[in-house]
Amino acid sequence: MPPPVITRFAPSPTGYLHIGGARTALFNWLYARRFGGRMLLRIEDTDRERSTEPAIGAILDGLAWLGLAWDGEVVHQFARAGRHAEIVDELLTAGRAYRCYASQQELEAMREAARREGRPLRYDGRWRDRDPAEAPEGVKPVIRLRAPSEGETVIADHVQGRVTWQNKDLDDLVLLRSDGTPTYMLAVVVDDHDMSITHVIRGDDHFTNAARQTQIYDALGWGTPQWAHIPLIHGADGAKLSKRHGALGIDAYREMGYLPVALRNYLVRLGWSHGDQEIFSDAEMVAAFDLGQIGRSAARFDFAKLENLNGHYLREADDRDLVAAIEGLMPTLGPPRGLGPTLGPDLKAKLASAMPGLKERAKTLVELFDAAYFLYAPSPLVLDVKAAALLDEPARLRLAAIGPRLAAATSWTPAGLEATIRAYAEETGAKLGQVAQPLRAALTGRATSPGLFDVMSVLGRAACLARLDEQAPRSSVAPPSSSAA
RNA sequence: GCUCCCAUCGUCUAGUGGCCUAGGACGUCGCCCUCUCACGGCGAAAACAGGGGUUCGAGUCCCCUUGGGAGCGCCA
Repeated sequence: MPPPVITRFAPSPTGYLHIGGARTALFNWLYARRFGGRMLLRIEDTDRERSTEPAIGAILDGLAWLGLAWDGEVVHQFARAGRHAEIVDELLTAGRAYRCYASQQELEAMREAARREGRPLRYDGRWRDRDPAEAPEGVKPVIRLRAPSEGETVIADHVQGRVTWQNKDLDDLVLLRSDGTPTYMLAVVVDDHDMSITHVIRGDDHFTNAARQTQIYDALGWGTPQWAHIPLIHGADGAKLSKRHGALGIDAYREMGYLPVALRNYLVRLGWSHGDQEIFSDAEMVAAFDLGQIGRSAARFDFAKLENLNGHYLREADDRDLVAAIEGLMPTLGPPRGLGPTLGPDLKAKLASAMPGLKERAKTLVELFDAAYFLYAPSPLVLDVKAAALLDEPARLRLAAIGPRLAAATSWTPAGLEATIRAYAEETGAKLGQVAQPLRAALTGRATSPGLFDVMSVLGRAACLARLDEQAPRSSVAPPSSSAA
């Protein structure tokens, strides 16, 4: 029986969780679940200079928000530095590693010369076979792997296939820095081994690393995990996603009003496919996911498609969950709209009852909340341009005529209101649209809104009559002789 | 520069030598539904980067060109 699948997501806490990292996490999560295994989380914080606590927090929060739960305790790589150094000692003793005293300046000069002469930029192995007695005074050495100089290193990758490197093209990488701390290259190998990782699924920017890491595995006499290097995600223009180019933290997607379920669905289809299927529930994803159907070319991030999917899941979502999601966004949503950082009980209730009509039309939670403007608009209601255009004099006169009918309406329900309005339209020979549009404008301040009768029902009689009153015919508030408005 | 990878509609992709006059989805455009906007329905435009092979037959296999990408740190 094969060992249980254990995957890992191993971000470095030098920034937020970006979209590519999120997809890598998703793939690891899916693969582990698909085969009844576990996904571990390891924070690769061996770069003491750049690793930060806030970044770790952002990554954990991002994963939690996305719904990608990891198994077991979070492993902090730097805490294992002792173990890493121990392994390097073994390697040193076995003659599979050596001390290198080359200075930074020497290394830089080496690269410069190579660049000038058009040779590959590699460490030339100058301390590889040199007598340690020649070591310069007072220089702390780094420990390098004594990599094989002949033959080849082959990696069998679930996505990239079988790829071969000539060992002469790979140099002796640093395992331990001069200050005694482990490098990433060493730490990953030791940790993946110690954590019994069976499948390493990561971005293909690590592809060459797989070859170099294989050399470390070989030196240690350990078997390698199985590899799957997934293509990177590019920006909409095809350029690499970077911090100054569209690489947003996952929290930004949350604030733009995307749902985790939509993001998961969008991300799973970026680079992976299952025939013609586009919509996947979590259960379907887990059941269908495998490494074999991951494509080999980079994908571009497309907001239009994400929005479409988000709209789909918005429509499908439970009303209460959506109200809760909006409530969670209020700290950023509220203040710019003249509201507080929370939803008051009254607005919350109105939002809940208007939600069926609202979620049908929105692509993001932000859009949804803006479309709900009529629920929280201050009085007097400000009309936008299109709404104002709808309210010409004939329209205002019509509204004035409808007012009393609404005041007297016996049934303040969508159906009852529709009957009342339709009756008015019929009696006056107007088309429903001629009545409904001005009404919508007066009630919502916009030319578009959820179904008018739902809007009226949620708003309530008093608010509707008040807003209608605000749009009373101009001729009745000002004498015809005065054209001032 | 060196090593490695990639290449089907604008975008995500199906396609594993004949089922392809290349399918789906998003987006775009048109029509229908309709109180607006969405949703939904119907329809349209839209791709095998180029050139050589192999084969009875190539989007699918091989080579070259072109174009993209990744890596080449005492970063991860």
